[in-house]
Amino acid sequence: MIISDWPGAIAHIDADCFFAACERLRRPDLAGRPICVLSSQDACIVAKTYDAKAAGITTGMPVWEARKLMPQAVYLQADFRFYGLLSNKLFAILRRFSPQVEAYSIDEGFVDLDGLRGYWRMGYGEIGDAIRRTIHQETGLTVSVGVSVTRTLAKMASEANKPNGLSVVSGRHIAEFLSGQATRDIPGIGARRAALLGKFGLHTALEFSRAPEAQVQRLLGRTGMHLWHELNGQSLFGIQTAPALPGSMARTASLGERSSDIRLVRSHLSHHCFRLGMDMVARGYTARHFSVMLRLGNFEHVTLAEHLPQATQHLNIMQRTATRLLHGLWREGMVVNACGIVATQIAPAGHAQAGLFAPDAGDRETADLPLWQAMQAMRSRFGNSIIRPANSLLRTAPPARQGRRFGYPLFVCR
DNA sequence: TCTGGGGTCCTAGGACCC
DNA sequence: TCTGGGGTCCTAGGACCC
Repeated sequence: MIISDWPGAIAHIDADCFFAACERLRRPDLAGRPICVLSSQDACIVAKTYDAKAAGITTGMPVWEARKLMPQAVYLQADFRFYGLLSNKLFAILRRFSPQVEAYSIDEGFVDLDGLRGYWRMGYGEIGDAIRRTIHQETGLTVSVGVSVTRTLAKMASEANKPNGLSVVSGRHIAEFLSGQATRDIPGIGARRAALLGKFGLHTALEFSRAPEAQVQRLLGRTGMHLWHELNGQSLFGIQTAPALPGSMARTASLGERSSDIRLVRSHLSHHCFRLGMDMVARGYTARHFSVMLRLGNFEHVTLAEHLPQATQHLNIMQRTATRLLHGLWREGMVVNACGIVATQIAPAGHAQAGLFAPDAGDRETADLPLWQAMQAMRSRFGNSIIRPANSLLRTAPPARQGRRFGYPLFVCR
């Protein structure tokens, strides 16, 4: 297939080991030392500098294991608020180069450069390099930039030259570029799909892109066809500038132990409901469908879901729903090591509360909203642990400190 | 590798309807 | 009482991503 050099132009910008780089900016005294950033419960590694990676530390690795590999590294608590501020700066710079910017994750974005060569009086590759240099000058972060004709190719290009790199793959250079990439390097093809492709003799991204359409369809279905077109220079996914309504919102976490005590699990679940509810209030969302997940000792997951008569962001309704679902799932002798709640059918809060089925619930929802908002304001000002539901205390306190059970959750301030 | 948390998209299969 | 076809909606689970 022959395509023109620039049927479109998309840049993918990816910050290099973002969380660790943020910490390095904030702590110049740590210059030259490997840095590992930890998950909220200090359980595992969520980011690391390149030297830590070279020592064998991987994302998701338990902390004790990383310390064994690299005792001299600095282990820091993650500070997502700080990372968010730097992320905002980064995206503000991208928007100066093009109004069409998609925030793909906290440290990755796509920029539509199509047709902007004249405006910037530069080639697409040069614009990409200007983005890279500007971000470094203004934030101190290094990023890797890939410029190509589709999203998938741009993302592969940035990944291929890290850190602080630029790669440009125009239409006429696609085949040459893909011949040096494994199928596993295609975003959307993980270990399983790569293994499947390998059985059919497809090892490089170029071989995949030249496989017959019918075979790709059989092997990887619609996902495969999307990737196949994108690798062949046909852009299927544009730049999505406005964040879409989330399909689901979840709060889950491991217990940190195994437990057969439903009261303990309920306490964790209550905490997760609270975190989810606060986030929904902060973002102005309601949900109509809730599901509770338990992860059992053998790592099997069980879930139970419930459809509410109307959408809600009411903490008490969510708490009661979660408790009902937990009791529905619970079996005598069950061993649980994680639990969580997932909300789906998300909608913007607002006028739609007036209840067709339960007018009273609608009224109460509106009446209690200022309370939830005040609690969320406290959390954003003083930290998330400033206030929590009393029935989640068993997580952190011995049973002796539990009060009697109230039908209506009580909140406790730090 | 005995294991984090928050998401997305796709597919298969069941329930239900005409 | 061995026997239709087609459509939609919902759910669970797989695979993948950061």
